Amino acid sequence: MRKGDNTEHLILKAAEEEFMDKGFVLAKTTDIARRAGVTHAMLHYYFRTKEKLFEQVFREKVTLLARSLVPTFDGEKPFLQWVADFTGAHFDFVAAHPQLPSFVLHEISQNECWRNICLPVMRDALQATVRSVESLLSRAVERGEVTPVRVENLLYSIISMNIMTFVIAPVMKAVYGWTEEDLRLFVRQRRKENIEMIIRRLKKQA
Amino acid sequence: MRKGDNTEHLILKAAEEEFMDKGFVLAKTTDIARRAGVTHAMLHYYFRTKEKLFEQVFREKVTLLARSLVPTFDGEKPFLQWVADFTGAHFDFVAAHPQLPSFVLHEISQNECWRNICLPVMRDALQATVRSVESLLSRAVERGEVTPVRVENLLYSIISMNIMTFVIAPVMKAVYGWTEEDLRLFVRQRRKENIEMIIRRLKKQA
DNA sequence: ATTATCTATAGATCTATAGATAATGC
DNA sequence: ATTATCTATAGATCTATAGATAATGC
Repeated sequence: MRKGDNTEHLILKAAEEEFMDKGFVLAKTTDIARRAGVTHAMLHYYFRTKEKLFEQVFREKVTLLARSLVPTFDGEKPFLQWVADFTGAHFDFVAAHPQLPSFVLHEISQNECWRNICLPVMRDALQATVRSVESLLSRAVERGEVTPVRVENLLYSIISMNIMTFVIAPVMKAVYGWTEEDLRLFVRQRRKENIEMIIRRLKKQA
Repeated sequence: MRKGDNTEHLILKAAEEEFMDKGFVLAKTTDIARRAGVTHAMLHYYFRTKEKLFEQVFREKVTLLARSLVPTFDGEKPFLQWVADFTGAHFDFVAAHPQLPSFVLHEISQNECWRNICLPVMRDALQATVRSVESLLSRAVERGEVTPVRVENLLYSIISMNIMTFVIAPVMKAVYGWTEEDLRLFVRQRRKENIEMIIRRLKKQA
């Protein structure tokens, strides 16, 4: 038969969907096999256990999430402009992966094993980000461009408001019976508002 | 025997702990019975099914969460002062129930039945809040005390930052190996910062 | 007669594997 | 000889209930 590579890949993709949809506990290996269009035994042939299959998917998702915290630096913008761009870029990332943060946060809260996989990756990403933003920020403060603030606090605020937008959005959609268009409008509005909040936090006041 | 009322109450309290700890899916009726110190059959005698038992706990939690969104009005403060107090009060509520928002948000994301229980309650609370804050806000805008902003956006920002503080906190604790004291410091700092962010969003700028 | 409790177990659901079979590459 | 696949089923785990028994109130 020798269609091996293909089957393995099909299972992995199906697992990704199933795990993201339902989380580890509610996801069923039988359903993953069904989604992949292969027999259930194949899943265990290639990945041995549900846990090992999940781990592979989970590591990939954690890496993706961690990377989104690390900013890119292109040229020399004014600090306020850079923060606005970073906040917007992070927002767009979460918009493209709206389930990702809740998925990772929920799995690490329920299972020590997944926590141990996730935390070191997150720590490295966070530390790198804190360090690089810190130097930008302190120079901007020295130049008198912005008001002093702890880097960590600035980052938490950005991340919190962006992530929560996509936790709240489906709730609002259901509560008010929004259409997809209403939802898009809400998201666009929140993007602007989140950036506005961050900029106002940094601007010097009278 | 006739210790009836007591047993029922013991089961309910044990269920509350178990469900809050593990969520509906991972919670086991056998473990709830164990926690309550009664035989497993008792649980089904009093509540019939795991779902019905959960529903009772869940309704209570949803009501609690919904109430926290509705502000109280004491006397006539300046609007900025009122917003700062409301944000602080909401923060303190979430601090006293740190698992509550994630618990409710997660359950409604996984089960339509729980969603249908939760959403109407949330809608009523939210609508009442939006209406009452709206009138305060518009008057403050007219008096020139604050910059214009959509009430909904203001509320989402407050709720988002407060809730996320207690989602992020345990992650930070694990990532950096914080002590309980470190954690308390972080929480205190975030409380101040969240209020600061909201106030700066509202203050007029040069 | 009703309410509360216990023991034992049925029934459902999932994960995982054993064992047979077919295809492939050397 | 090895790799990939299938069918069938063992084994574990949980929810739920049947059926017996004991206590209580009228």
